[in-house]
Amino acid sequence: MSVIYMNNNKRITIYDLAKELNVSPSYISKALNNHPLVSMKMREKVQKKAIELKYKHNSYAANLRKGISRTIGVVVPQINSFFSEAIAGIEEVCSNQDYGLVICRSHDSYENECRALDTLMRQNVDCILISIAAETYSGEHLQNIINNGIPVIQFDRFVDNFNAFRVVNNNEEMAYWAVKHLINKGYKRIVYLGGTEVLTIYRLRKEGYLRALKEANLSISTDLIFDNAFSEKSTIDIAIQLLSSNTPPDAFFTGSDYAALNVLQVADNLGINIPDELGIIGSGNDILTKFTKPRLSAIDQKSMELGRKAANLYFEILAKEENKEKVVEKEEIVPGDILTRESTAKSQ
Amino acid sequence: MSVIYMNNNKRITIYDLAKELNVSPSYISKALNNHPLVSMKMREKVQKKAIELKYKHNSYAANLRKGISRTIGVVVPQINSFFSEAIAGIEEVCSNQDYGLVICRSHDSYENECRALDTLMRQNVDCILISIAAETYSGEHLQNIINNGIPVIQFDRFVDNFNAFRVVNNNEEMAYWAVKHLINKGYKRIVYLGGTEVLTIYRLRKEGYLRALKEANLSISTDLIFDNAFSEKSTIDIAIQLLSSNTPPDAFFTGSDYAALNVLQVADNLGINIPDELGIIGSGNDILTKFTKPRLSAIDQKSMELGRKAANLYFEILAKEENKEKVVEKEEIVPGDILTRESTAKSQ
DNA sequence: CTGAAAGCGCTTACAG
DNA sequence: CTGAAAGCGCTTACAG
Repeated sequence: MSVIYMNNNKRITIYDLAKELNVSPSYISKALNNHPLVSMKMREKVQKKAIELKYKHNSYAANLRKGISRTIGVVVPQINSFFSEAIAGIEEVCSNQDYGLVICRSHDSYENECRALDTLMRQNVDCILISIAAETYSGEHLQNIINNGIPVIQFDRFVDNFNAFRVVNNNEEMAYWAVKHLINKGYKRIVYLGGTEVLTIYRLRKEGYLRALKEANLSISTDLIFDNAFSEKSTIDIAIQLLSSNTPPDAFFTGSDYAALNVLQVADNLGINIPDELGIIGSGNDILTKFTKPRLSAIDQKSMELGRKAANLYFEILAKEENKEKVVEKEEIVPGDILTRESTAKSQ
Repeated sequence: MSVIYMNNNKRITIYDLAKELNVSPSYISKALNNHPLVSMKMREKVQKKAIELKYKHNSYAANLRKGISRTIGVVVPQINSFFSEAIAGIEEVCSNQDYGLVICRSHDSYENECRALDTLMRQNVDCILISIAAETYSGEHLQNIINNGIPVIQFDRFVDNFNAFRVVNNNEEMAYWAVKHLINKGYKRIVYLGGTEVLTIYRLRKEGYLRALKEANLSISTDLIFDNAFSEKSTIDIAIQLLSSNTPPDAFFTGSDYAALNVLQVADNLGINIPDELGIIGSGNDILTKFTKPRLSAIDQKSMELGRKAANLYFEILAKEENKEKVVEKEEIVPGDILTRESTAKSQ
C-alpha cells in the first residue's frame, strides 16, 4: 500500500501544448478539433504531442463556451429490471452518438423528480428523458424545462394533459389483448391489479381491461379492480383475500411481472392449480419469467426499445433543429407483445 | 401540437440578477452561496429574485472555476440485474450527498472501457467507480486515471496486480461455502461453470471450489470445470452434454443465476429430478429466483451493498483528503450469503 | 495557414 | 458588509 495522490501535477491545457510547440493556443484548439484550415501535418503534430503530454480535453470549459454539453439527462422512478433495460437502450444510442448519460432516480416522489430536473438543468444537459413518478399528475415542472430550451421526452410513464414528445406502449390495447387472451382461454372472473390512477398508463390499461370484458359481455365487478396494488405486501394481501373467498376469481391481469409471480406463489401455497383453476398474466417480460413454473404469460413491454426510441427521438429533433425545420411534439408508439405461456394455458 | 422552442430567451445569469438588484455580480454569487459575510436580508432578497427570474445556476461555469464537478463516473460491463442493483446502491449514496452520476457501459470490451474512462476524465468527474470488462487484465489505464488525480474505486470485478481501492465480495470463501453446502448435502460430482480466468473474481471462485473438493477428498475432474460458460448457448450446450453422458454430474455451481436457471431447465427437459438427482446453486440472488420451481439456491452477492460501499468509500477518501490525512488504498469486503433453497435440498 | 482578443458564467482572494 | 479584477480552459469570429 502506498500513497497514491499527486494532485500537484496540474492538468495539461492547450496553453501547455502551445508553449511546447511554439504556436498559439487557439491554433492548438483548431488542430485538436480537426479544423479544415489547419494542415494535416500540424494536426498530426499537435495530436501526437497531446498524447505524449497526456493532454485531456476539458469538456466543462468547451461546454461553457459552446453552450452545449453532449450529455443527456435521464430521470426514472426506480432502478429495477424494467427501467434498467430502458436505460440500457438509451445508453446504446447515446454512446453511438458519443453522448454522455446522467442518471437520476425519483423514487416515485414528485419532489425528488423536481430536484432531479433542477440538477440536470444546472448541468446543462442537452435533453431530458423522463419516466414520471407515481405522484406526478401535472406537467408544469416539465414545461418549465422546455421553456428553458431543453427538449423533454417522456417514455413509458407520461403526463398526458400536456403537449410534449413521448415514446410509449399502446397501453390500452396491450391490456385489451391480454384480457381478451384470458377470456378466449375461458377465464371469466378476471382481476385487474394495476397501479395508481394518477398515472395515465394505468388508466389506459384499466380501460383496455374494461373494454375486453364489455365486449365479451362479462360482468364488471369493482371487487376485482385494484388501482394501488404496487407493493409486494398489497399484492399478496389482495391475492390471499380473493383466492380464499367464496367466489374466487379465475384469472389475474397484473401491472408487473413481480406482482404476477407473487399471485402465482399465493395460489400455489393455497393448492390452486395454475393454469386450470387460475390464469395469470403479468407485464414487463423480465428475462427470468421464462424460468418460473409454470412459465409466466406476460405483456412484453419492449422496455429496451422504449429507451432506444426515446433517445433516437432526441437526435431526430436535433437534426431538424439544425435544418431549421419546425419541431413539433410527437408521440411514438412501441407496441407491446402478448406472450402466451403456461400460466394461462388452460385446457378447455 | 404547437411549436415549442423558444431558445431565444437567454439563460438568466448572475449579471442579470446584479443589474436587477443594483449590486455587483460577485455579491450575487456570494448571496446565492450563502456566504457568511452576506447579510441574511440580502441573501433572502437575492434568492427570491433568483426564483422570480428563474435563474439557473450553471454548474459548468462553477465547476470550471472550482475545478471540481460534484459528479461521479461509473463504468460497468453490462446493465443487467446485478449491475443495475449496484448502480441503485451508488445512486442512493450519491444523491444523498447531492452528487451526480454519469453512467458508462463497456460491453465487456477493454477498448470501450478505455473510451469510457477517457470520456469521464474529460467530464472532470471527481471519482470513478468501475467494475472491469471481461477482457481487462491490466490496470494501466486505471493507473493513468489515478495519476491524473482522480481516485479510482473498483467494485465487484477488479484487476488485482494493482494497488487501488476496491469493494468486493469474499469470492474464494463464497464459492467454498457454496460448494461445501453441496457436498454436505451429499452431492459428489460437482460441475463448476464460471467466467473467464482473466477476471480474478472467477479465479478466486474456482479456488474456493477446488478447496472445498480437496477438503472433502473428492476427486477433481477437469471435465467438470468450465471457465468460459458465460453465454446462454455455452451454458446450455455444456449442460446437455454433461447431463446426457454416461457419467453425469450430480450438481452444478454456476457464476450467475441466469446460468443456473438454464441448467435447471435443461435438466427438467431431460426428466432429471431436482434436487434429488441434481443439485444447482447459482450466484447473484436475482429478486425473481425465489419464484422458480424449485426455488433456486444461490450465493447472494449483495450487489446493492457493493454499490453503496463503493460510493461511500469515495466520500471517506474525500473527508480524509480534506483533513490532509494520508490516503492509502484499501480493500473492503462485502461478504456474500449462501441462500439454501429447494434446488439443493436433496433428501438424504 | 496562423494568431490576438473576447467571452462563456461563475468564484475567490484581495481591497476597501 | 460590498465590489473590482482575475482567471478556470476552451472556442470562434475576426484580422492578417
